[in-house]
Amino acid sequence: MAQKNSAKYSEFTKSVLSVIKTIPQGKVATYKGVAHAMGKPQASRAVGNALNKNENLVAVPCHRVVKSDGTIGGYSAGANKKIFVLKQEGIPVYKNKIKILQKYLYEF
DNA sequence: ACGGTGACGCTCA
DNA sequence: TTGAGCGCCACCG
Repeated sequence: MAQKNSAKYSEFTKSVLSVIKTIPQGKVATYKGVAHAMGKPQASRAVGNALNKNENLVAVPCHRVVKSDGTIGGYSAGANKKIFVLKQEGIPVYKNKIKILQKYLYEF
């Protein structure tokens, strides 16, 4: 709740943002996947927390990160917006959910 | 330093 | 298959 002043992030947060910047367009990643890629497969919740206070909403394609079950999850600018962008990038979205296929899933 | 919160994940009913 | 519960980590005041 509430975030830090300015764009000052912790090492963990910066790592999360850094990893997400790697996700190419037209592909998606799961919170779990990101956490696992950082060596902290149990920190999936923390990953979401990091994205939540993310200010680089434009620089970081955080909209390409979804839940492990395919649910869209949340989005600082609005979940509906997130869905829209995903569709825009060629990701089939159905009722706030997407089909996580290997072709859409980005592997770190 | 502590407790509460949250863009999650997994298991059980 | 869907919903509820418990556990996980990191950040904020």
